[in-house]
Amino acid sequence: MRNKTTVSQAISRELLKMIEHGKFPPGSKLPSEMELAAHFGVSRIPIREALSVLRAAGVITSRQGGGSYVEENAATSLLHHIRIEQDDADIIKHLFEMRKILEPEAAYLAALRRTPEQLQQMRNALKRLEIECNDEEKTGQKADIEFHSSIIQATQNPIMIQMMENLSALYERALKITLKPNLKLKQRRKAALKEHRNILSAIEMEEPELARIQSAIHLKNAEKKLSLLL
Amino acid sequence: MRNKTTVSQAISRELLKMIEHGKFPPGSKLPSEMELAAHFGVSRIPIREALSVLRAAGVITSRQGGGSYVEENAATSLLHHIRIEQDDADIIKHLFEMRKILEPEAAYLAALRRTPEQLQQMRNALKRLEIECNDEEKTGQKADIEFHSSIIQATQNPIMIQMMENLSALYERALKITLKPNLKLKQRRKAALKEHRNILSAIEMEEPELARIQSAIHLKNAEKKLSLLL
DNA sequence: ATCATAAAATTTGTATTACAAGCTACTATT
DNA sequence: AATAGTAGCTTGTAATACAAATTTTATGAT
Repeated sequence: MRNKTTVSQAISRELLKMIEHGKFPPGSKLPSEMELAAHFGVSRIPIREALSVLRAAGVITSRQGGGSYVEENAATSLLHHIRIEQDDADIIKHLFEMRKILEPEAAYLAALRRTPEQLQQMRNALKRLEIECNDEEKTGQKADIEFHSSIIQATQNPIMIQMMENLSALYERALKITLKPNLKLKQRRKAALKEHRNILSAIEMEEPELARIQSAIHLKNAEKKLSLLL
Repeated sequence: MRNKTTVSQAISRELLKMIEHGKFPPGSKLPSEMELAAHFGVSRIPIREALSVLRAAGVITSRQGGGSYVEENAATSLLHHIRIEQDDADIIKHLFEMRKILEPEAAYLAALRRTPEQLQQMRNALKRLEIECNDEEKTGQKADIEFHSSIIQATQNPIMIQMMENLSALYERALKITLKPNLKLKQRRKAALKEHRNILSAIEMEEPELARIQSAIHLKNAEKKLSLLL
């Protein structure tokens, strides 16, 4: 089932290694595609696909007719992204630590900047959360995600939005992997709901500091529950 | 000087947008390269280059003969599709806002967890910063980056490290694009150096709260300077 | 000799055709 | 009906060609 690595992928990694190793220092010009093709003993196609990856990652830039150049500050982020192997309980703690840092600040910003529409979105999500809370069948997880997501959106900061989106996705995936089919989350649901209401009302009242504190409290309690499950 | 976007880059963005929009839900199979080529009215080459970017970003996987499929967890790439267009001076403010949130917390964690080696790394970076500060030629930017980076490393949190790495890369690139060269950053260098020393000494003394405060002060002052340049 | 301009040579971007390697689905044989 | 085999897609790579943009060289004027 393993994905065999293709020539273009191998070349992409190889070129990146060369760049990181200083073989092509920042600002320098790469050999032409023809030269690279000759050097690796392949056609231009795998070379171009490898270069397009490095280009998308911000490692190089290319100008038609001009050649490809190594960026001054090569952000190699694309290639070594965080992968969650099997049950790594440590990673969950690290992910949660980032949530504890980011979410209270997001609540703070949301209290400052939320539009009426975004406020309504939070109210709707909370309402659904209340309904599902009483339903033994539903987990309410989706509404929960939506509530938190609407707060993030209200920060109006695209970087925050992007970071939290990725962080949440990683967190949920990590939880799903490590926590087997699960366990009653019910006993804390009522309490969590109240915490959510507190956050929302702080945002409604446009009280950023309070929103930050309420969010921090919520996360602190969630962490307690989490530590029991690990 | 403006980098004209190529067909393959446009298609890469377009496909990503379609995937994010749910046109191709997670787990689903993409049309074949021939079909995509016909749909976009281009040859296979730009299609393949676009797909290779999405593949490298972890958005899709491809098997020879089998086709390309949307990954289940398509959001694992941290921050990638944030494009810095030139007229976005706003993005710098958003990026800086995230720095103000993350860096003081990183300093806090670093004060708790730094190893002796990491402490030494910070001292070395600071020393180089002091030397370059007196040299009119050097900008000291590299040492500055190294100092901050070593603090991030000391948090021992891989998620934090990854996020800050991406954030810094974006920030530097954005600065370089919007702020044309030049501009003397010198007048604040002495003051900034002192702030750096304060952060380091708090981390040395293992006083997390103090480290957080010192980092926040440093960023607050840096923000003042930044707002003058925008 | 120097500088401006035009032509030539490179180099990236895309198209076309071709084929190998691997996967899918259908068919035929039992 | 189950299984093996085959035909047909689909991705991966090659080779060639040409357009578009850039860099280098050559040319010409002053």
